[in-house]
Amino acid sequence: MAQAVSPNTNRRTKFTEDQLKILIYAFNQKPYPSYATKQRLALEINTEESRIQIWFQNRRARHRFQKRSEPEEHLESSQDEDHPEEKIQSRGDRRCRTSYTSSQLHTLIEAFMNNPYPGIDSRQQLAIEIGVPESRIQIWFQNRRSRFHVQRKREPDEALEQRQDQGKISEVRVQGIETTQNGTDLTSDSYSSGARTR
DNA sequence: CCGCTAACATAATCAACCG
DNA sequence: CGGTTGATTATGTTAGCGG
Repeated sequence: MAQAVSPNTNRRTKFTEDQLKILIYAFNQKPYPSYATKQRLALEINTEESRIQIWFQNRRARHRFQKRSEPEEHLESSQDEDHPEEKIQSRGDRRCRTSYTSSQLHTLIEAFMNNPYPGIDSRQQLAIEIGVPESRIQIWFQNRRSRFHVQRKREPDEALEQRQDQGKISEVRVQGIETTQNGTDLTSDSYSSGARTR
């Protein structure tokens, strides 16, 4: 467990003034940083790239909200195709797509069946186990959950069309939250026998 | 107690990889 | 090609911490 540079195991990250200064500066330059930029920032302020990504997401969200209150700067009519100097290289520059081996997928799927909402510690453990960054694990679970729900939604086709069904999203949400919070028990070890996926 | 905001959720969409 | 699926986004919610 050599957690060399990761002071935030559990606690919410607290950026220092200097870190915030750098982040805000970068945000003002480019609210949609490329992957390379995010990596560089992570290195520069000594934090993980995933924290950078979260920070930018939150910051953009807040800015959007503010804009509704102050819509005085609109320049949407011009479709900026190519900037002469700014060079928005962020387009298309994303993290390389991770490809999982079948054994890695097997482990992930098994963990998913045990608990589709693993907490930070479970994800980190999983990350070490299969040798993949924790942030990729989180993305994998997000995608998996989302697509699983979509499938269940598209299923009801044999019931003809009985309109008037709606309103059961909160159910899922609540369950998810709870499991995330307290589901630290069964995930820690899990039984490795019996669960024969296929 | 409250406001701010990191962390995390889903859904939609982009895009890489592969049969 | 088109389907599968990893990466990114907008948007909304929950929880921790400082005032």
